[in-house]
Amino acid sequence: MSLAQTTAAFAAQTQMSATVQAVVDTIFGRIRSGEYAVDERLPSERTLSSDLGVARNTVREALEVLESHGLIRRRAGSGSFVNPQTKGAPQPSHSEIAASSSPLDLQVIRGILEPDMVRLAVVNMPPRDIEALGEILSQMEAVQTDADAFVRIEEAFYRKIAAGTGNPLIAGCYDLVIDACRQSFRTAQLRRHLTPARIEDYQKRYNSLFNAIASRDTDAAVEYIKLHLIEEQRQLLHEP
Amino acid sequence: MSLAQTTAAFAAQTQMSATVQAVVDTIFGRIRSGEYAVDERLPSERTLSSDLGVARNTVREALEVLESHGLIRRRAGSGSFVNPQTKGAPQPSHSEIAASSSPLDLQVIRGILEPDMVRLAVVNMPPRDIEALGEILSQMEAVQTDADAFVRIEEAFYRKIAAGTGNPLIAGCYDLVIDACRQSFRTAQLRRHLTPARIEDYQKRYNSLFNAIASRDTDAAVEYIKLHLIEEQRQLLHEP
DNA sequence: CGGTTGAATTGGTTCATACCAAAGGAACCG
DNA sequence: CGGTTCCTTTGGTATGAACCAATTCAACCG
Repeated sequence: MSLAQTTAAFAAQTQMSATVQAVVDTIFGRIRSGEYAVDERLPSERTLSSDLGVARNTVREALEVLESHGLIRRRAGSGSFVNPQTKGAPQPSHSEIAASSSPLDLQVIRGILEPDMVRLAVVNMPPRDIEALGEILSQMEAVQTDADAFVRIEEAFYRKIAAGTGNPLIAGCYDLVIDACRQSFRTAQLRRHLTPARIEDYQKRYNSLFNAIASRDTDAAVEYIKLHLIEEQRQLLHEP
Repeated sequence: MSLAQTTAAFAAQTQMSATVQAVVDTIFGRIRSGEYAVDERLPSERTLSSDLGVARNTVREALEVLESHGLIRRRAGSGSFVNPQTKGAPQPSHSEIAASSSPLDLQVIRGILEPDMVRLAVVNMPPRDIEALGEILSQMEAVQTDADAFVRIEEAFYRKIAAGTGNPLIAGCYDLVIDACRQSFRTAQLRRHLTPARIEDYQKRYNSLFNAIASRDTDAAVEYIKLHLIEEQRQLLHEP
């Protein structure tokens, strides 16, 4: 097919099959280059399908991506049209934000939020919540090989800490981060490298973090979370 | 098919075809009722397809919805599994978060986000966006008495900086902060005290901040935003 | 008993087709 | 000229089939 020569135009932060990605890139490139001008009707799905040599289903998947990003609008019976570039983002949804974030973006915001988040949690977390956090930690330490289970419990662990700050805004921001984490392709890859040894490593670190929180040792807790972040960044850089 | 009797179980926030919605509701109901227990493998897509009397593609669409909402996880070659229910609020909306945040919460998260946000914006903001930011500043400086207009433009100013980081997650988090800011009663009160003199004060500070950003002076920009934050906190404490 | 192999199962992707409903336009009629 | 009708085009939905890749697990072999 004639999709190969497209310059990677539309970053695919979400997992997307190569074929669909290629179609998205092709059409996005034609919009960007002005081949399809603003408010112009682009070729029908059936035409694109035969022109690009892919099935109409595939074309539709690509158009759905472009529509969800606000680049085109579609009207049954009429056609698909190029949208004028919107200036201000009209409140993108959680999943849209998460989908358009790179693993680096993720590490950056985590580096900003997590240290202060932990600091506030140490000070503000009620004893009952610390108990609950310990419960979660126990569940996490019971995991030995099941990477999926570990990641799920890890998520609950972080969420509990975020809630422990007592600041709904921080918890809300961190929800966004967790969503992005879940959708990150690269992060999914990292999970593949969650060997039992690595899981044990994580467990030790989270255990230290929990003990620091439980004993209200702010500085230690912040240090542990910073160390953990640095370690994760190292993995992100040094592994496949 | 046996999909009719499902009680509207799963709110369909996005547009979704009736058939897919019915399958989603059915499976969601079975999870909720415990028919599919936590961590249990639910029937294969092909089995569900024939049991529910719909095509496998349709089942897959439904499963994608459930997966995107975090209710199930899927692994190729293994199967689809029910996720443990996350206890906390099921993704509170922006406005809910904003409504339950105190002015102190607001200042805290701003203190965490804004310095690093400015730092990243100084480094990453493209010249074109800096130009646009200058345009916004000009509009802001044209205001003399209209407090409402000033606050609106101020919001655009911050939003532009957040976008300038190039990090959608930061921009997304900051959207949350701005929403909370808008709804904050106390902040609204403060606006009443936005006298012309005070507006001029703000304009000077934002002008300094902009110049620091435009000349790529990271340290100065961060200092200005910190000063600004401290000043706002002072007002919050010392005024009615 | 431990490791390997290979078939069967499962989700992931693409394709071809059919039919529906909305929109548009041309032909027609008043 | 205005409206109606009817056919065509377009996106929207659903189906069934085929193949791929990851996973599982039982049978097998050393």
